[in-house]
Amino acid sequence: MPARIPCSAVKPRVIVICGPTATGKTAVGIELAAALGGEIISADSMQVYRYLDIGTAKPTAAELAAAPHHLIDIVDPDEPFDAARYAALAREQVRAQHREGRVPLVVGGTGLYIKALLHGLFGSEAGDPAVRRRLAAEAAAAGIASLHARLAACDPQTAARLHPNDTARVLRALEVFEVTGRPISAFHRTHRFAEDPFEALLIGLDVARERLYERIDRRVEAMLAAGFEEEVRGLLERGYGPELKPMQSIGYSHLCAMLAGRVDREEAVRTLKRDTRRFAKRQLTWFRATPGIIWLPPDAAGEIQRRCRAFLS
RNA sequence: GGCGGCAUAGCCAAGUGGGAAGGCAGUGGUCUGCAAAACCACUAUUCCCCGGUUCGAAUCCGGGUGCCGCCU
Repeated sequence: MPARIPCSAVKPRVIVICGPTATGKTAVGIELAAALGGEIISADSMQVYRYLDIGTAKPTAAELAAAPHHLIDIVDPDEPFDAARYAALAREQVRAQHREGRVPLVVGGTGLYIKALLHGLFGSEAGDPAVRRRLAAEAAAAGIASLHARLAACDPQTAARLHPNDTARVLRALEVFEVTGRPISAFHRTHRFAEDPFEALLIGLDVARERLYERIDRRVEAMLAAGFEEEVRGLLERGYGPELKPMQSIGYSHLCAMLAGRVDREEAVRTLKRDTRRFAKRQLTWFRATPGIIWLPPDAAGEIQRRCRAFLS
């Protein structure tokens, strides 16, 4: 007689649909949600913001109606949001769906968010916006080199690992040290992304580079035709300025520059397309390095469903 | 047909006798609380072709080919 595994010991199963931008993740997710009886948990660092719709390629009203979506439109553009908060919310959502017998479908292209959801981040209290602001001001005044030197004194291991120009990470490492009194390398050593609360099937949508770039160019044109510029103007009029994080993202920053008269339309569109292509390339680099991803073409609906069903049974 | 100019990476382009600048585009990578962010690295065994001069030629000379302009 095989021993029965108690329900509480079974890890919730999660299906993740990832890959670079413009590969058709949204459509695949909706299809799967219908086929498998699941709900979509977005893994997109920009679609969490309200009012940023066209430029983030947020699912349309029709798409949102076709399947339940979570973690879209959950914060205002001027609210802070980060990977830790995402992971907490997304885990909650996965567990809720698991309890109710639905299939959690994580769909999105933000690699760090997916990693944080699946494997956690170290120390939930290791951060302080005030310290962060002060360090950023110091870096702006004294130069990042001096802060890198300071890091070398308190955390030589991390200083050696980080390039002196990598302002964001040098600041973060110093912030952690100031707030906790421990070097970030010590946290990394004990954490190591060892959390593993879910059983995950990772499917990456694979589109040939050349075709992907064509799709990106076409999608940018479509966004502009759909009123992207109006959307950005509206955000600015509402008081959401170009200094906000989401307004510095791809597309929003380009159109802000154009509306401010710093670049002409042609240049804005050219760099917007280019920077989207570069973004897709970086996503590809991230996901290529993620172990366990099964790469399938987005139009292989049958094969994708087969894999999911096999995973769930 | 004649005269002149130009041929250097996917594109633009500097270089006029001795290590092939730079920009754009592209490629690979890093990533533990801003990640659509931030950061790093790479990208012409060779300068249109053939021959010559020279210790040495992208650079000078001759011929060829192609493109552009002007003239008849």
